[in-house]
Amino acid sequence: MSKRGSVLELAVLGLLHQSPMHGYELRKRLSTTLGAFRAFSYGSLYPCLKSLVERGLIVEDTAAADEGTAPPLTAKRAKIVYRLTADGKDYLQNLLAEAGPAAWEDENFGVHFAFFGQTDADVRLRILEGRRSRLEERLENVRLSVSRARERVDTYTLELQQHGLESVEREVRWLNELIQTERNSTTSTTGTNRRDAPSAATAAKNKE
Amino acid sequence: MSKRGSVLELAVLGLLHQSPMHGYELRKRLSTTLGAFRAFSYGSLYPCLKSLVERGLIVEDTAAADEGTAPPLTAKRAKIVYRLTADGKDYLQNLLAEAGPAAWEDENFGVHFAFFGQTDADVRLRILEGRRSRLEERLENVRLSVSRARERVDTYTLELQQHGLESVEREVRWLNELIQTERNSTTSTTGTNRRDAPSAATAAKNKE
DNA sequence: GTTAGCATGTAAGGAGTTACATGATTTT
DNA sequence: AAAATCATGTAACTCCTTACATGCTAAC
Repeated sequence: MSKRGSVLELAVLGLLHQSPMHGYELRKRLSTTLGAFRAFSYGSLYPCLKSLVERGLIVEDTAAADEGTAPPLTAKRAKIVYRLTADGKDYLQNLLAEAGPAAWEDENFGVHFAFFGQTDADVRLRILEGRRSRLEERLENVRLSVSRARERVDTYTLELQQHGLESVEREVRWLNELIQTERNSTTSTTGTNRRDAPSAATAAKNKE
Repeated sequence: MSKRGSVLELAVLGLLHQSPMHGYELRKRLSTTLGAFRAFSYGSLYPCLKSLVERGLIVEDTAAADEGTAPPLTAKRAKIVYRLTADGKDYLQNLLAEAGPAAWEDENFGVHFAFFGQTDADVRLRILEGRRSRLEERLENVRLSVSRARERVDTYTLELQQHGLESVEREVRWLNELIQTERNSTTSTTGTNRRDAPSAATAAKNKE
């Protein structure tokens, strides 16, 4: 139950599900797949792998998928290739089924999105809608405070707020397109037992 | 020397320089000025204030700038209004003079930008250019890996990379405009003792 | 034969969050 | 007088980074 839902774990499990890999390559893939969104250092990656092994979610697999570049006669310390266990796959599915705030907050959304290919269609939709309503909420707050503070702030602060606002608006438009696409492609497939297109924007927690 | 350059400290000092304030309001201002870029909780704000007081950079100022809403007869525990000391102002100037990577990395750039009004013109320019070249570097990496990985990745990963790419491109355009504006407005004012317009874009590859 | 990149790790700690705890003031 | 919001704080914890330490392997 330990609720260890760090982003890194999801990212590692997600990548390993696509194909077994060793740590070094894992890290490169993380950088490119997540692009500008997140980056991780070895100092967090290796301890994470260690912990996943201890919990039986992945295993070290010294007999790699390497095509016989050089048969290991001397059994020299090979690269450690990690592979998901059955438990690991289950656990990954649990993480990917998370459709609440934890999946659409800034730090997590990108990673969850990156593995949408392995995520159920209805979960995908709920995450996209959740993120959108989160952003719209933020938009409203900023707009309010901008109009309230008009004239009182210097140019740079205003410029920053303006740029932030436009960035968020842009992401909302992006989400709209994605949601549209998702809706269109799920109408025919009855694979996932969906009833209707529910509120989805309901659970926006208000903290401010 | 202690290199305590947390973003929060800069933000607090910067806001307090604009006008004395108590913690609660400070936090609200942080949320609105920084908008979508950063948000801080009380759990980090109050310890930060405490530390700043201990280091003599700010002082508690119980006689607030409140217009006589109610003269404090009973000396009841008033809001604690914080104000910059002379040392604090010096320190802030030091932080604002930082024009290296620390000022243009993702987590810091927004905050530094927000206080550009209190920053020297040449430092502003160097930060803007530093950030731009940082982003262009990132752009190149992502473009490379995208073209290398073509066909091998699923739609969502690609979509994410694409969106990230466009976001960064957009910020670069924004920076270009800002840099242009800065250059135009600094040519006449001899206020800050500037020698020449130095390399600045050293590490940046210009394609346009 | 030495630099550069691949590969794996650990120890210390920085920066901030969550959850809790408390009380004052204003609004209803 | 209850509820909301203003206001201040602390302890425990999470997640990740930096800096270090080590060795192998490919290229020049």
